[in-house]
Amino acid sequence: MSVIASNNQRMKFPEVNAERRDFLRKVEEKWQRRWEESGLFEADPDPSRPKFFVTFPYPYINSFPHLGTAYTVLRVDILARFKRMQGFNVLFPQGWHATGGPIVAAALRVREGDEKQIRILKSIGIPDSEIPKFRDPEYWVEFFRKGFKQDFSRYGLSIDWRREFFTTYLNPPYSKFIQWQYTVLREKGLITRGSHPVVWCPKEHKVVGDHDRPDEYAGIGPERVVIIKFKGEDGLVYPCLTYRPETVYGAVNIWVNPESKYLVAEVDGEKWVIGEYGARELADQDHSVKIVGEVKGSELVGRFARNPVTGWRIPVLPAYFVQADAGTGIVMSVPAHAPYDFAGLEDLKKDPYLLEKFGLDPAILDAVRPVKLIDVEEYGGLPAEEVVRRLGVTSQFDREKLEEATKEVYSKEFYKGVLKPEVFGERWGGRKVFEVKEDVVENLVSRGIALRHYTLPSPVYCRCGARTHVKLVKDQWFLRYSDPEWKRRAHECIDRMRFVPEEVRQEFHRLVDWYEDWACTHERELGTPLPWDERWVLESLSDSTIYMAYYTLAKYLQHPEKYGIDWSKLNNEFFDYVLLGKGDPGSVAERTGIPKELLEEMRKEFLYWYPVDMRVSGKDLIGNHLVFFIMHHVAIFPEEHWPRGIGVNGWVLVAGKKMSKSAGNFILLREALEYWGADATRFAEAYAGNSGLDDGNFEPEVASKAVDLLYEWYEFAVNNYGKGDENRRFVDDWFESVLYRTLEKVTKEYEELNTKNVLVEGFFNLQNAYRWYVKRRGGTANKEVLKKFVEIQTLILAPITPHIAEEIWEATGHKEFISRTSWPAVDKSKIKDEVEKAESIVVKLYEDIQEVLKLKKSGVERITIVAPSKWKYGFLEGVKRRYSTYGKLSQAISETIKEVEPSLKPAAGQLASLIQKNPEVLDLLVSPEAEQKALSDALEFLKDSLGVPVELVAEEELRENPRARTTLPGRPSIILS
RNA sequence: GCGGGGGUGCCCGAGCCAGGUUAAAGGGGGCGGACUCAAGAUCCGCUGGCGUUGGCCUGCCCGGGUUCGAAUCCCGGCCCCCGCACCA
Repeated sequence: MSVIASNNQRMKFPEVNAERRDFLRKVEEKWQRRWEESGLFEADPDPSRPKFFVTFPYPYINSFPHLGTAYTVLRVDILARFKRMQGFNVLFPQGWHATGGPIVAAALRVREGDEKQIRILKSIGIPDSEIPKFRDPEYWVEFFRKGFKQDFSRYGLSIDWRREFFTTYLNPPYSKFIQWQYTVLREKGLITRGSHPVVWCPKEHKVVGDHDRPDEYAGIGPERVVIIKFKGEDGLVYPCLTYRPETVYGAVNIWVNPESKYLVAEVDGEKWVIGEYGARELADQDHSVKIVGEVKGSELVGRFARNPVTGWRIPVLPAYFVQADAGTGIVMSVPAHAPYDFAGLEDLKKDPYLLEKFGLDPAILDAVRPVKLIDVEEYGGLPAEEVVRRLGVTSQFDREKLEEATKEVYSKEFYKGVLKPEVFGERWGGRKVFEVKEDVVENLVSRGIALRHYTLPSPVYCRCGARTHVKLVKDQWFLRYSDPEWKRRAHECIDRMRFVPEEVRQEFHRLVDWYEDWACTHERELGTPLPWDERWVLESLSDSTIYMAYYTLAKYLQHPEKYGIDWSKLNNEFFDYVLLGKGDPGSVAERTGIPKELLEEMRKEFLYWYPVDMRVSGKDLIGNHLVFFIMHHVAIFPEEHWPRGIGVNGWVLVAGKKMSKSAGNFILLREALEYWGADATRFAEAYAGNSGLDDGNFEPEVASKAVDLLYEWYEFAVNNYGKGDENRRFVDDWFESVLYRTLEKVTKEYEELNTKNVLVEGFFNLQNAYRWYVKRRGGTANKEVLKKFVEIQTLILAPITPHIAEEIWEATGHKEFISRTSWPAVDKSKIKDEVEKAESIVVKLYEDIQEVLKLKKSGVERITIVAPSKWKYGFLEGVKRRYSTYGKLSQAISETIKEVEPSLKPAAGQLASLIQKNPEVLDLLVSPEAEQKALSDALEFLKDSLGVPVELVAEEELRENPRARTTLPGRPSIILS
């Protein structure tokens, strides 16, 4: 069992044969060492060979890789190994991603002694004594970088480690590369500035990222809302904050919290009543706010204001669910559609004292009646009322249920709700909420009734203790993804690329269209500073776009000890030259101190490897990283360097469920490697699924089983290679045909990265075919055929289970690494349709005899198989030919009968009805010689396996037997006696 | 709601685009047998129902349709998963 301790109960792995597993692991270590020693996967430019450049998106290194990471990266490795065997010069590099907030946030939590964070670290096997080191973000990067590399190596990935690197300023040459990229983008006018909402700490005057706040506030960000201004009869503006501005048409009162304090403030020249929080937030979102006084909520109750769109005179009423310190502190009441509002009104109706205590006459409610604005099929009456009653909401204080109710009504109405024409008129009536919402807002804003605003959906506190709010920062940098010309080039690139599976191509087109400008910088996260404005750091997705180009240079840049490159001298001219071919290498050499020859070598290296041939990724990156990958390539590089292919796969489920710690099926790669070893884990991962958006399924049973399967294959291969006899029989042709046909199929499946199909066709089915072959041959095999089988089977397995394949290859006397051995060519001359068909006649015959014998039960002494007369083959041939042209079987038969010589007509009539009863014989039709050969070759086998003597007799010799006359090509009669 | 992917036998899963060779590959699990002192491993068989000559019936989410023929094509419906953004 795993030595890794876990607080969560992990599933028990199915039992594995430890002896065999240990053998496999020893083999794995041996070959990993040899690969490394020989530099097998270190790929350098070689103009004499075609290149193939594959990449796996660098993982974020805040933990160890798990089976999900392992699933996708294995597909990259399988492709790399397959292509390598096909004769390509394959480059498979790997880097690590450290840019962004989570590592910084996690390190801070460790520093604060956050128990949850520490538990996470312990659960992945970090000893207590090591925990303090994780207070430092840099240690995380270093630690998990090593962990990833170790796991990937032990997994047997064929990576060129000389090109390894990690991101952020911690790696200066990479940082320079990123800065070069952004300089180029800026020069091309693809970077712009604008305002952008952020979570802001008013005390420390800084942006509050996830790492600046206690864990419970993580992930909460600014949300778009609208403030609608209701003019009070007291001359004040009542700013109602809402997520659903369209419902202002049904606002029948205003809510304030009578127990809270409000401010009177001059906002953009108008006098507003507003909560203190709202005033602060407004001031930070481009509004002038001057506080001029204070007012108690209770004083506001009973006043009147005008609904700005309907003109209704509506009262200000007390509600306790309103929070003065959130939003503006004032909300409009739409009791037909908002459960809180409905519940608030109900409370007032039920208990007149709630109004009386503010000196109000409960009759004030008479005019406050819900107005229905939106139709949704599910709700016949008032949606808010129905949901409130169904969920059993008791009062406005029943928060939990009201939240649920609000969520339900909101989402149903937003997506399915249709605006009532009698309220919304021609412009919006009859249309769906989500379609017109923006237009409604636009309209309200342009009429000066409303303003756009950002706020937080719930309070967020900064680490320093201060309450945060949303501020609009003005100098945020954006990538201009909305640029039509940029999009056009991206579409062009997508049109030319290869996608596996093909379905995702359209998805990329759609995504490119949908993208708007992207805020590409953050403050105080790990990353690379913006070159022209260094207080900003490039955000994580934005710095991971064209780094595959960096792999071609990393060999030089990451190894100053070997090439003597001075990082501090790297500049934009350097990258301009090596990546874009701009400028003069001589002057670049002077400026950077890099010899001209070396610069030219680097330029050549880039030109040799680029573009990326295939980037394989999980489907989770389709909507973000992979789009960026395309966008930035088309922006920066000439067309010949645009990406050539993207392969996508689903998640991997473990034992049929999404991997999660609570489900107990969260498995780290290192745990799997320890328990099953690399090859068996790889086998099970490859068997988990094919290309496509469907999720794969890693079954632990398969991994355990794979240990046996691989071990047995090793034993078989080693013990049987070179064994066998010299006899050449019909079944030998058959098995050879199957062998090469399988190879042909498998080659196609590898091209499409359908790894599961590879194993089904290329391993399980082939193994079963071999079993049949041996059985058919009475327990023997032909020496040459057996040799070919061992070789091809091992070669087929090599990309998936390379270690054991190497071991077998060596043990069977091959000198070269199997990893470097040519993928076998399909010998088409060996693929014989007729032979395979003839053998399937035997298979079918065998099964049929068994079935008949089972039913017969009583003693059978002899089985006679009736070989059909020759003319029947000719007849079937005629029928088959005509059937394929006419498409009608009956017509094909009657036409054929006409041609039969008169003496055979009666027999032909009987034959015709047999064909109609058994049309499958048309597909099994082979020449009489082939069928004869197959059947006579099978006699011995039939006799042995059925335990009854079997003879093959020509139809002509059994004229008196009615059953003999019904014998058909492809379906010889069986006579039991 | 929009966009994408799905729903296949005890479980997983191929097939579907290009309809027939499909009672439906392959794997897992289960059951039985051989071997063994025994367990494991391995090998063989069974794993929808009925049937004493290779057959019949039922069957691929549900309901219709096209066709000589549908798991596959068309129409309608139900259900599940993923994405809908400032970020790994």
